[in-house]
Amino acid sequence: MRLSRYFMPTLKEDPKEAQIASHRLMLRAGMIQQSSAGIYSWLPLGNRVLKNIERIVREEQDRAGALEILMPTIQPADLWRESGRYDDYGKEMLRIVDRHDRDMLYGPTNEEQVTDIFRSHVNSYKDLPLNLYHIQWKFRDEVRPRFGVMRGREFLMKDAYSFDLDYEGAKIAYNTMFVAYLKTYARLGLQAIPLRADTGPIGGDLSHEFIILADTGESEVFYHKDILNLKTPEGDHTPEELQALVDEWTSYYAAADEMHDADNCGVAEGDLVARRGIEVGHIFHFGEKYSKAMGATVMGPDGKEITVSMGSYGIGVSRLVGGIIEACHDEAGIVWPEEVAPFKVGLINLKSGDEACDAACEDFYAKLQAAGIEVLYDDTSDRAGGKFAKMDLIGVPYQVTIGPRGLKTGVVEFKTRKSGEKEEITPEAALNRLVG
RNA sequence: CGGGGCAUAGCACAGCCUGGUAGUGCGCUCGCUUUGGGAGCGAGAGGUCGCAAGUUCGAAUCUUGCUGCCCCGACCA
Repeated sequence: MRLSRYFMPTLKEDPKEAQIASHRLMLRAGMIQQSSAGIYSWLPLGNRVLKNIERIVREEQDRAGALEILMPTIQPADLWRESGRYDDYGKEMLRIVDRHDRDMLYGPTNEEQVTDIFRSHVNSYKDLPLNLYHIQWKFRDEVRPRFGVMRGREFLMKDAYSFDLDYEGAKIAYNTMFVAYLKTYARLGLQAIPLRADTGPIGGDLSHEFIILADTGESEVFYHKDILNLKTPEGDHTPEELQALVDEWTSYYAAADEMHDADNCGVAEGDLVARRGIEVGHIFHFGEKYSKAMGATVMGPDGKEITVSMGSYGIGVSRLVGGIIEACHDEAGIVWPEEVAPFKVGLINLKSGDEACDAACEDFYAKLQAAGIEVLYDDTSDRAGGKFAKMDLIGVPYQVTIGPRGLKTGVVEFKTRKSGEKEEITPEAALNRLVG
């Protein structure tokens, strides 16, 4: 992409409404534009990151055997009356009346909708287990939206729903998602920690929050330091292996402040770490809560009706954009993990209009494109300083700078954003690093 | 939902107290000079001062009401 043809309205100064780093940087990098409190438009740069995260989440869900569907944003109130949540949910639910005076709502989540799909089409134990997911916009009318996309009212979320014959089956579904989440966050370049979560009035022992560490996180977390040394699982797993993995990851103490019991946590003082975290996922086994209320049953092998056992598994996709920035930024701007970066390479032409510079940049640009590398080529006539600052701000992992001075000796500058390391190497060497 | 704050050019702000024809910096356009880490000089464009009433000869400025946004807390993917 040529910057001269791109739409990336960056700001040199901080907008005053943005207080925390991710919000400030997203606005400055021209990733988003606020529409109203907690509601944002995604501009090209932000949209690319959002799609990258979405893609990784999707791939890991698919690999875990979940099936992608797409449910509507607007749901009929009647479904929610069946589960009893229409009255329970309160003002966070955005309620809408259509022209025929029917009560509708903008979905804050989709348990009722997916249970309705299930009961309409699944009738036999032979069709289980089943896990359906979608990646769709949700709306929760937060009293006080804040922190940019991290606590918006409209947000993009992956939510999966599992259906099983019994608790044992549901536990396998739960463990499958647990492990898939570990893999997903690792691919996003994040160190995620599963916390035992409060299951609330539903009870049960199967609920975990996944948090990422960031100094600006909204809640305090306490964990055994060794949990950060655990290796992310790879490949496929039998149910027994899944259980062993979950047991291993949950054997270390990890809890949010409201669940933390300083006196009885059983962790030596020197091993206990207290930091702040951002919740980026939540998995939940809730059994028959919705299936019972809404009549989601299948016929068992013995001819008796079985009420299915369910769980739900969420990942805040749009929240992750902000969350990743909170975890990955410095004074100069964003430092994207490579997998989610909007572009892998920023190519800087230090002197647009100079014949040799233009030719060298065009050649380099064409070769990167031919190799399928996503590159943002700053071909504008801006000054050098501005170009460097902009690339630092938007956080592309690698910068290649081509200018008259280097060309005389046949070198370009290769900068790694994360370390800040700069090297003078030949264009061929730079190309090999990026393509290899 | 309790408490607090803000609203003036695309962005950040001054002007308001003490009413009298709208300012600064950045950004944008044009010219010249510059050119290796957000340049300099010059010339421009751009604003019904959030909205509505009121006071006044006259309101960005004073009064009242409304709306929007932000922050702290309670609450949450």
